[in-house]
Amino acid sequence: MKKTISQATIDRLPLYFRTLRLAEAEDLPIISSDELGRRLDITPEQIRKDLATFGQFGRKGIGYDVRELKERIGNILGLHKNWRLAIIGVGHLGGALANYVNFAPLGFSVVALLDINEKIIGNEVNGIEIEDSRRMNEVIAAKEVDIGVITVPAVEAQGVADKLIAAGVKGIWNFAPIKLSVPPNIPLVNEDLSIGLSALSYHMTQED
Amino acid sequence: MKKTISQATIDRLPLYFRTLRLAEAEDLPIISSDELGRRLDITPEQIRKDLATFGQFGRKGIGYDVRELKERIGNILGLHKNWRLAIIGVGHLGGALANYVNFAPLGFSVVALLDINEKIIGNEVNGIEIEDSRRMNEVIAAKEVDIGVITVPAVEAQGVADKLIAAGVKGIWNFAPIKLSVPPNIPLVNEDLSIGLSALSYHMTQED
DNA sequence: TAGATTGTTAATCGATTAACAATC
DNA sequence: TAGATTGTTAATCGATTAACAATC
Repeated sequence: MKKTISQATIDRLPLYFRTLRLAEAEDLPIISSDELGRRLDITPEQIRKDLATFGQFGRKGIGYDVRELKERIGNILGLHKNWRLAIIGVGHLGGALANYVNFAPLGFSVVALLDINEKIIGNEVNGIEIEDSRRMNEVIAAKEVDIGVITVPAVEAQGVADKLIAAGVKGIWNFAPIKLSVPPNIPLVNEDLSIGLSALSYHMTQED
Repeated sequence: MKKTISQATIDRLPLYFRTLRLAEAEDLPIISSDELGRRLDITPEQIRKDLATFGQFGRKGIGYDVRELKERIGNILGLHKNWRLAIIGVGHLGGALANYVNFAPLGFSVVALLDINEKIIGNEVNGIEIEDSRRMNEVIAAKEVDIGVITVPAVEAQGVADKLIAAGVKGIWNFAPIKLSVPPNIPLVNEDLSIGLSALSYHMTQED
């Protein structure tokens, strides 16, 4: 009976959330779909349609309570849950993510770093010790990790995914440029940098 | 008269390209839409439809010549052009991108690093000297930069974008979590990490 | 009351999927 | 020839846009 929510809608909710957070910081009490749309280059109709998927949030003739709408979108996205992340593969990208400051306001904390390279095991990054990825099970359990972040080379990514799932993570955020196979009950999001960059190249090529 | 190509199609082309590159490395001479689809979890019909947008690439009853199709998709995407990148903001993320090894096979080279922090100006990252972002115009011109990569904090991103465009870059790859305004002839691609992570949180929340 | 703005239904648009003739 | 597979047209599905009644 639960209606399926489109991925396009889900992908816009974080934008609404962020803009509401900024509006809250400006002490703006109320915002209209018009103003929200103006700040994001999204039509107000689209915003109202997206929100309608989840219920009623505003007041006719008035607009949306900034604080309340932010709160409710945050709850829909599960941002109140304080998810715990482990980063597997502490190379340049993994290290950058371990230091990424934009996770905290969304309720994500990096609690573990794992790598297979013995030369860096024991080092600290942003105050977190790099542990041996051969101790995956133990670390994931002890640190109560919810989400595995894969930043290993593509050839190793599927193996890491399998081990993460066996160790009990509930979701995977994959930066390795490869298609991963995971069970249907484990949400997987791919962050493929080469898509965006190639799309940019495409548009620049057409522009010429 | 030129038909508009959907962004969804453009975003799949890099996946086809990558898979063809791997198939080429396996010395596979011919590939069917079926096999390509199997490797990417995309239906063969979708692949044939995407390719049909750009012309005819295969042979009926046979399949696609791996090398040729790879070449032609690369040309459509503009990956043969050897784009030159400048990274603005050499923090953790900018530094990771300066070291990112997956750019080279796609025809992108990082040729300049710029930062405003005098403490790191003059340092080298991956063999590239960090230069003063106040010398933007000069550096962009001298290094013949095509693409500006924005990895500065959100509040500075619009100013950096404006300066990059004034300096003559032809496209912008933005990692700052903010909506940028750019002229319509400057392609802009946003890489917003919080969208993917929030979407993962959403799906994990529904899974419970 | 008049003006503003939501929530929702209907219309349109676009993308995906299905089907199949063409042909290697 | 029979089997395989593309390229393309038609059907379906889903998302966006438009319109407007409800109401603050």
